[in-house]
Amino acid sequence: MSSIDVALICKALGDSNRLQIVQMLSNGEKCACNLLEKFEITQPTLSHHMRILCECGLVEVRKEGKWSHYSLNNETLTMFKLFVGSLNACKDGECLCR
Amino acid sequence: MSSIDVALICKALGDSNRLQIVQMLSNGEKCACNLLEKFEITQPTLSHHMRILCECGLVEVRKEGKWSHYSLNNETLTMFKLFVGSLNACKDGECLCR
DNA sequence: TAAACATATTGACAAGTATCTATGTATATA
DNA sequence: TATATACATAGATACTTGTCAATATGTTTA
Repeated sequence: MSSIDVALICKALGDSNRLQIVQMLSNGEKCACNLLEKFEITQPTLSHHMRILCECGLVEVRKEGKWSHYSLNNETLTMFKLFVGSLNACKDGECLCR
Repeated sequence: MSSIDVALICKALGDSNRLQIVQMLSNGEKCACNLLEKFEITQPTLSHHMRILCECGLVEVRKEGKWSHYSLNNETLTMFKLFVGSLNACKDGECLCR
């Protein structure tokens, strides 16, 4: 329903820590403390990265008590996949795709 | 053959000018002067953006006389699509994908 | 209620970036 | 050969960003 800003998503994925976070979330929901122990960054830095991932719509948070559980947003991810999938590198007359 | 740096590609696509350039190249090869007239940026700035797009492997250049013709690199784009396509937002037990 | 825990916010700072003007280089044309 | 054209490079600058230490907020537990 909400329109997505592809450049904002790409910018969010343009940091290698955030890209790794997204790959981890691709395997399922993770809580912040779980993510934190996988990276050599401080807790405020992780919080900063999670905010950027949430603000572009790619990640959503489920709060449960004092824990924050993060996961990928299916709708945003689907639209992002559609955008990337629509890009085409085939030159006229030499397309190998079909 | 060459391995790609997904974060570097995403960073390159994280600028809205460069994202638009890539969309234009998705419709086929364009020369720099052709691209330049579509944006409100100076020629050195365009040159800077094209360099970043080339350095991440997403764009390649074909020089012909005094013209530079830019196009998307099929191999890099294909690998990038595979990466993005492999991301999964489905939660355990509530996956709607299959 | 006090202490411990999980996470967010604030403020600072070094590093990176997008942009410009000025200039250089290479090619085509008069 | 001189001039015009297409693009790249260098240097400067304002802005953004990734990171941390310090602190705040909210929740659970003793």
